[in-house]
Amino acid sequence: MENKFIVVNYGTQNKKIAVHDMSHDTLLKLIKERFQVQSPDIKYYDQDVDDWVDFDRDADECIATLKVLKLRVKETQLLNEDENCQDSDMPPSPTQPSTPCRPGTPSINSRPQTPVSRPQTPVSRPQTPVSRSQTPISRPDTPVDRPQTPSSRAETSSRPDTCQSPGGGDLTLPLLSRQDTPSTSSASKYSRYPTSEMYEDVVDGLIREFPYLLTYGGLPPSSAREFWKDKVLYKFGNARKLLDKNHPDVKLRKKKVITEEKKSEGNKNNFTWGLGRYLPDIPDTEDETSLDIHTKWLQREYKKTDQDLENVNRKMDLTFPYRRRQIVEDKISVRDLVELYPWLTSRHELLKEFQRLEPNTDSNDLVELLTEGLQKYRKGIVGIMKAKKKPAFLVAIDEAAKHYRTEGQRNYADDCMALAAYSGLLACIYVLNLAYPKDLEKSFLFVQNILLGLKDNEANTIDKRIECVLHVTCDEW
DNA sequence: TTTGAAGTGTATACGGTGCG
DNA sequence: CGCACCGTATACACTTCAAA
Repeated sequence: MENKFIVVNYGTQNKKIAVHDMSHDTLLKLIKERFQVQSPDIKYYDQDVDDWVDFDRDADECIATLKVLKLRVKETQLLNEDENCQDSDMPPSPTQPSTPCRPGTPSINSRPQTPVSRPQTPVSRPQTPVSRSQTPISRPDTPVDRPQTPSSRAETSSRPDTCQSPGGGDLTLPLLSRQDTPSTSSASKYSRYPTSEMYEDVVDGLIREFPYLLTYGGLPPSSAREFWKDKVLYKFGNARKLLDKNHPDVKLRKKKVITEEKKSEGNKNNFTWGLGRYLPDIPDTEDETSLDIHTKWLQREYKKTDQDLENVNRKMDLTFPYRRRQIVEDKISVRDLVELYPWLTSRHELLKEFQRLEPNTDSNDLVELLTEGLQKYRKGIVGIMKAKKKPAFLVAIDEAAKHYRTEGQRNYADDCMALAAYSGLLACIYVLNLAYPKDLEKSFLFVQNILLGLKDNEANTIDKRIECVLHVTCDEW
């Protein structure tokens, strides 16, 4: 049989002992005999946590494969008589230096082992995620076997009766107690909404400080980490709910209570395509008569050779809310609309009208938005297209481009044509409230979301994979 | 073979609430 | 008061499958 060794530190003595069986019971017996200790407090060195961990039967799994095991032995008869939570080896929590067992704080070991009155819910939701406590988080290579939380406690008796530190105290989350909430000191380096990695970071810190957490409940270390991560998550969630409920970050994420009144308001001000003034109110200063006068004036002015553009803009502004009602609510035809407002046949005025819609973008200049978007993504898009079989229209464009003498000419011509045509087309769509053609819907959504940055309230978003590929290709070219 | 819709799974948020 | 749970919602990634 293969020889194994234990290296035992007891007071000033250090002994290396050969053993055949690396199990808790055997080693405990051996130590009691060799060192004449009645009630030894034994810790073993766990390389996973880089610290000393209490040596009990649960450690068998961790030490089974070791060839050399380091042990530290102390005579601690007094510890067992003392019901103090403080482990002699554990540094006191900074937030509860002298009262580790706060009377008002529930401890897991004080919870009843009988099922709570809440009925056992069978989790019948078809698609919604299952409760965390019932479904292990499936991380790769880390099979999780959590201890049963209260709702499922009735189903199992495997959970230990106590949640005690080796000294017999309660396990709470010492670093995150009320006096030290996420919004205050020790956790303040984390925002109110830590990422998964940050929660793991917190758990790692807790385990470093209190290694016994890793062996809690007889769980394998990876599961214990998941268990405590859950606890930290609860802690942060409850802290947000109780202490930070008035913080802007927390308020922002509050669930919106949609009343019937708000619903009807929402319908009234339909905020599609990210256009702030999709359906603005008609100003009090205007009525049907005045609007009619403005419209007639605009029609006359359009026919003149010497046009008063400043007043054209002013009157187009004034008639804008009325025009939007005609487009959105009265469903006026494009032909009738253009007859009423002939200025909308001008590309320049279409772009002006787009500005009146107040898009929720950095700039309200459609050409500028398109230019910036194309400059940013052109190389990536062209790169992707080159890798595929070229469609007929691209072949035609390539043929046309051969007539330009220099690269600069070609680029300039491409830009001018594309920008002029495309910005006009887009302005038409938004101004006339047209739906994207079904066949080109995804392409238009791409332009809307990626190139223009025009974010809808609706869920018309672009697949993240496309954005990812685009960023990667842009970086490559 | 490509594309897009629909379905599925995971993670994490919130509000409400029971319990000690 | 704080922990922990349930029910629900949302976002996102991934898979499956039918149609083009």
